[in-house]
Amino acid sequence: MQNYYGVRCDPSLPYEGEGFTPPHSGDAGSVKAADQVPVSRRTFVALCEQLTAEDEKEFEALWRRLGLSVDWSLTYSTIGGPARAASQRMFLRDLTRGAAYQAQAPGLWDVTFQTAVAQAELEARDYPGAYHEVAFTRADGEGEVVIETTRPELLPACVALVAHPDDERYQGLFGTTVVSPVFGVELPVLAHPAAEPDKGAGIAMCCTFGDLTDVTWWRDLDLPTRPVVARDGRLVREVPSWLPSAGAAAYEALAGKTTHSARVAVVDALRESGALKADPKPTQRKANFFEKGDKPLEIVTSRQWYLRNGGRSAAGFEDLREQLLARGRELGFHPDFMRVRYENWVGGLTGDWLVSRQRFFGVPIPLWYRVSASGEVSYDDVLVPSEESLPVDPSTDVPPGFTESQRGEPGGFVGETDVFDTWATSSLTPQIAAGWEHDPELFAAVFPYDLRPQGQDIIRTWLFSTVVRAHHEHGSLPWSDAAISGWILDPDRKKMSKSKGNVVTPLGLLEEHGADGVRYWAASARLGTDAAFEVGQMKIGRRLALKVLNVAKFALSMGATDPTAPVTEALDRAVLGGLASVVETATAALERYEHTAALQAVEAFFWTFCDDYVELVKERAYGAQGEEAAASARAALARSLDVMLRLLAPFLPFATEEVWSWWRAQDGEGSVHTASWPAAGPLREAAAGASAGGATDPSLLAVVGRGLAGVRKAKSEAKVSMRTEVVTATVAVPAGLVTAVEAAAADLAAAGKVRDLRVVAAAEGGPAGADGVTVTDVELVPPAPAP
RNA sequence: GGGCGCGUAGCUCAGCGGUAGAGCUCUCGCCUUACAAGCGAGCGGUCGCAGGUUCGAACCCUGUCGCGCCCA
Repeated sequence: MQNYYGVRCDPSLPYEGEGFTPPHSGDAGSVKAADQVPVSRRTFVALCEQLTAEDEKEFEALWRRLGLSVDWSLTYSTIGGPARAASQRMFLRDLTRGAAYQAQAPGLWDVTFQTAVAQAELEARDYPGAYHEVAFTRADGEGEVVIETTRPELLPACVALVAHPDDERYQGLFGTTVVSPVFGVELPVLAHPAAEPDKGAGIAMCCTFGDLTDVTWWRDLDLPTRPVVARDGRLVREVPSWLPSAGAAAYEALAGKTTHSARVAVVDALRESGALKADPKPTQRKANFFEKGDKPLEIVTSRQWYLRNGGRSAAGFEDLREQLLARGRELGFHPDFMRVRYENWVGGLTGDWLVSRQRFFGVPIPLWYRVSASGEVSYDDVLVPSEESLPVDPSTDVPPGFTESQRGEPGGFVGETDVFDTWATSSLTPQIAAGWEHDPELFAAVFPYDLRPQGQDIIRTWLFSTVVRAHHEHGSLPWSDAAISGWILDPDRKKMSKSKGNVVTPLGLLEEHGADGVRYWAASARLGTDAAFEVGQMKIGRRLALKVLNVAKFALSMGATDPTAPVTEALDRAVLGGLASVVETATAALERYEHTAALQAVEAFFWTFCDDYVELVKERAYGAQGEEAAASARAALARSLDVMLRLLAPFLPFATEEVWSWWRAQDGEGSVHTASWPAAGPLREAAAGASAGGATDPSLLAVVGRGLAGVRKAKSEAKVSMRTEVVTATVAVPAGLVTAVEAAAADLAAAGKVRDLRVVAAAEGGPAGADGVTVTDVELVPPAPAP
């Protein structure tokens, strides 16, 4: 919105009215914050919807161009009415079953975005800091205790010193108290196994709250809550009540300062008091960041809504973590090793899923709270809408039994102002798309689904949260299988990202290489592996598509149009037999979610078909060996083409459909994309040839192909044209194949332009080429004297 | 520090117990009436390294180095 329209949302502004025109429309580049026009929430939301509509059009055009198979009548947007209603309905059900609850608790907070953040959105990054050695004095006057901290500004929030229970250095201190420097607060020294003896001094100050370990200590050791960092990232302005008078005086210098400035002030005070035992030592520490944020997260206490996800045990949900782990084992991950990411994530959860966000745009949490007669908001007294009234916006809608005039009044109500985490709605993709609770027929037909395709980086978010929601509501998985893809890397194998500016947009690729070319490249990436963006692969794909068009044109020009006609010649049967194997290989590969292997098998066969088989039968198909032999070749060409088009259709949807339209569509076969997937059985029957006395060896095509290659090699080495005639040549083949090869000898002679072709059995133990085939005694017709 | 994945021809990758493969690149040829945006032929690898198991290891085991991702 900032960069497209040059606006930003300021919820405190009044609505501008209908006629508002944003300063930009389209790519405004990177608009600096100072140049962004602040607009009201209503206008901002309207602009969001406007841009979404435009983006949807672009996506649809792009996806159609890519040849994606989509039912465009079933699209939805996550901010649209049905999705909002589904999101709110599921939340209300979770509330009823106890899977949703609110709590006043310390949580991760982004001071820039002014919102709570969930565990799944964390990102650990290196952040420069410094160790400060700070001395606390023992309350019994027996000297001092030195700790190391990277966050001295939290000293006034310190509630205890903590060391490992087995740490010999501090055995005598456990149970005693110390006094904090500068602020003069008496604090207990306690033992907790999360303290790391080899980190710093081995004893740490526990503050409310510097990091997640502080939260653990605070909870486990039942420590008081003494927060000093406010939601805006500054130290609270009122002097904390727990500070003695001397400490209070010291705090006044910190009130309202940013954590950065407060740190400088505290360090100065420590130095002055002599409690700073050494100069700060610079270090790189790991700090938690919100994925989109650039300041480390603070931990503040606030009232938030949570969904149970197994991260925390609770009455009635004791086994939830184990149940969700079991769902992970039940789900078919492709590739299978991606399952461990799910297991690691679920096993490592340290809390429930925080779903409330303090943002101005999103699906509203559909609740109100009763206001007591004295004017206090009773957050425990929740007012819920009926499911029929959804979606609701509690900031403008009123709870059942109330009127708008009671909003904010004693004895009335207030609306919840928070919205849902986007994943709270995205986790309902299956339910929303299946018409959950408003299209029972559709829902029954498709839910649970077969497949969730998604990237590996959002297993912990999209995949996991979707499993959680389905588990609570339906007691099942939302889908039976998940296809997990890797990333697309830029040509230098770097992950593409907007900030690096190395993102390649698909439209240019489609224009340059065609949808079939781009899809061919994309199909070369196996599930779970990253794929470097490769123009070379796209060119090869485009070439393959072109070849499909050319060979089809050629086959059809020879009258190869009836795929059901009888195939009588051995070589023709062999090509069908080989194709039957390809159908089996490709089908099995696709069933294992190995689309790359399927494509590879079909592609390899297709090129052999073009370069060897078509060359071999060309002349016969024109009638050089009589009408019956020609008919067999034409039938085999037509049938092969018919099958190969179906096999290639998922990869090259446009070229295959084009060929199909020339020919099969006119037989009433509609689209290649609705044609049935080929089966190996009928092909094998045709290859066996019930009337011709037994099965045809499918290796015949490869063997004859080797013979042709031998002749070609002789010509290539003589550096003459492939049209050059050959006086004589001898092809030695495995003894068992002599009869079959003799039957195809006319084709081989024609393709190689060999006048006198001899087929012999390869000598036992003699020199054998590939497939046991050797071509010898190739005598070329002498080149004509130069004119 | 832990987990997962990957290291095979110049490049991109397949093969995962039985004589090293494909495509691209490169070299040398060929206007052959479907395709020169094509066709043919060829060069190219002690399968990261070191041990072990086995009649036999790119493939199994152990260790090690390097790269990537996830989690601390």
